Order: sequence, then C-alpha cells, then structure tokens
Amino acid sequence: MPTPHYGQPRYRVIADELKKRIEGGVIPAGSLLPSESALCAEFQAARGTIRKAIAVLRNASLVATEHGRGTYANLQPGGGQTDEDLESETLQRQVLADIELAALFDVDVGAVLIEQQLVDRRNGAVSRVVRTYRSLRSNG
Amino acid sequence: MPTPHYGQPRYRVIADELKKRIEGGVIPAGSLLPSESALCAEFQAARGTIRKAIAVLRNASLVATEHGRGTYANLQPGGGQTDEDLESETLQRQVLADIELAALFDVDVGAVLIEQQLVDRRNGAVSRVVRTYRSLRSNG
DNA sequence: AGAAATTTGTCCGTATGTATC
DNA sequence: AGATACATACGGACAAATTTC
Repeated sequence: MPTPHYGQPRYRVIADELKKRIEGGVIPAGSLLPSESALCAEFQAARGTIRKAIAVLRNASLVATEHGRGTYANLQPGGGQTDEDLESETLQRQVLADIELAALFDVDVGAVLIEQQLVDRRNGAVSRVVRTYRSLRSNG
Repeated sequence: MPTPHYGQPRYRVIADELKKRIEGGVIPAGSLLPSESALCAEFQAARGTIRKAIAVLRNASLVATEHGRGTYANLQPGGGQTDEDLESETLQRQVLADIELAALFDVDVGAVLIEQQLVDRRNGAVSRVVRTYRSLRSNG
C-alpha cells in the first residue's frame, strides 16, 4: 500500500485514538503507554508515524516521554481536576485584504497580507479561532 | 556514513546555523528560506533531517511555513528597544460564519459568531490586527 | 484554462546510536 | 552483558498546495 491519506493524516487519527484511551482510563494516568514497536504493530503504521502521533500528545502535555524508559500518560501538574484537554494548531497563509483591513493597514483592497490562524480546541471542540493579520512590510 | 550523533544531533546543528543566518540578516526577515531540497544539497542531509531542523525554528516562532510556498523567516523575534509608542483599541461585534469558520465551529454557514477585534498601532501605523472568534454557545 | 514544475506534507521501511533496566 | 525502548538519520514514494509557463 502506497500512501492513502485523504482527510485526516494518519498520525493525527492515531493521536486522537490514544487520547481517547488516556481520557477514558483505558491507559491509566501515570502508567506507561505501549512501546512504539507495539503501537506500530497494533496500528500497522511505521515508527515515524507513531512517533509523530506521540509528539502531538506530548505537545499537548498529555504524555511525557523518557529516553530509554517509555512514554507515560500524563499526571496533571495543576494539582486540580483539570480534565480539560487543550489543543491548538496554527497555520500561516497569505490572504487578500478586504475593505476593512485595507483601510486599517493603508493598503489597496486585494493587497497581500500575512494571516496567522490559531485554532484552540477544548475536549475536541473548537473553542476559539484567532486570526492575526500583518502587513508584509511591517515589522510588528 | 552510518548515523553517529554524539553531542548535538545533526538537525539541531543545522537549525542553529539557519538561526544564525536569520538573526544575522543573511536571510532577511520576511524572505523565503532556501527550499528543503536546496538545504538537503547544501548540508548533505536527508530531507527528514532538514524538516526536523526547520521544525525547531518553527517551534521557536523564528519561521513560518506555508504549504506549497515555502518557509518564511519570521518578522518579529522581538527586538529589545521599546522607545516606541504603542496603542491598541478593541471592539466586539457579531459576524456571520464563513465556510471555514462554520466548519471549525461545526455550525451552519451564516450562523452568528462573536468577533473581538484588536488593532495594534505602532507610531500611528497599524502593525497588527487580531480577530478572535467564538461560538455563542461556546463554553469558553 | 490547463499542464508542468516546484515545494511542502505525509508515510513507509530500514539501519544505527544512545539510554535505561 | 543482554534486552528493551526511545532518538537520530537515510532514502524513496506519493499527496496536496502553489507557482509558472
């Protein structure tokens, strides 16, 4: 099989599945996740893909990895009962200035602006979308 | 060459080198970095290694990557001097969800969203516009 | 409008190095 | 010392977004 990845990339699907297991208690907090090779076997994925999935969870502070030991399901640092699972992803792209933005930046309508978009997810659902616009030649 | 990585791993060395070039102005802020394949040739490294180096810079907000375009040197690593005159104003309003926001918030296109807009001015000129969107029923 | 080239994104398989048990 | 597990690195292939012709 070559590489079919329409829709969500595989590493993100795997990350979501692991997240469910951690939140659902299938993988108790503080315990070790299955080893990378075990996850490779289960999900029929390459190690790089598994590692990337784990990197997503690590980035979300859901797990912590120790060299030579393994990856632990997260024990919440806040002390509290923070059952919240925050996630965020960013992307940057070029967009065309609408009338309002053009007036603000003092450029022509349709001029190129840089947009950075941040999407915050809370327990899976999008809670906030932040779009930051900058002019090309403004050193913010 | 097998894979010796005593001391610093290769991707980190490459990341440091690129960082020097950006901060030193060899790669001007806002301009494109060399393509991944070009960097592969220059550093004699595999693409995955180059991509990992760039990921380090992206994580440090030193660069931003756009699919199909390239990786841009970032404009704003936060220069030191602060003798500038900053202003900001905010406003809140209701807007209608476009296709992308509708998909993100899982609502219908045209549904009402809350938008908060922040306009930063620097010495009079708009340097940044931040638009934050929330759903009405968002438990934010 | 459309095809080709460029560039980044994802995924695979493998090999080797390093840390821990 | 040996086994296990994560870390780094290579090379190849195809997908998707953008630019160029």
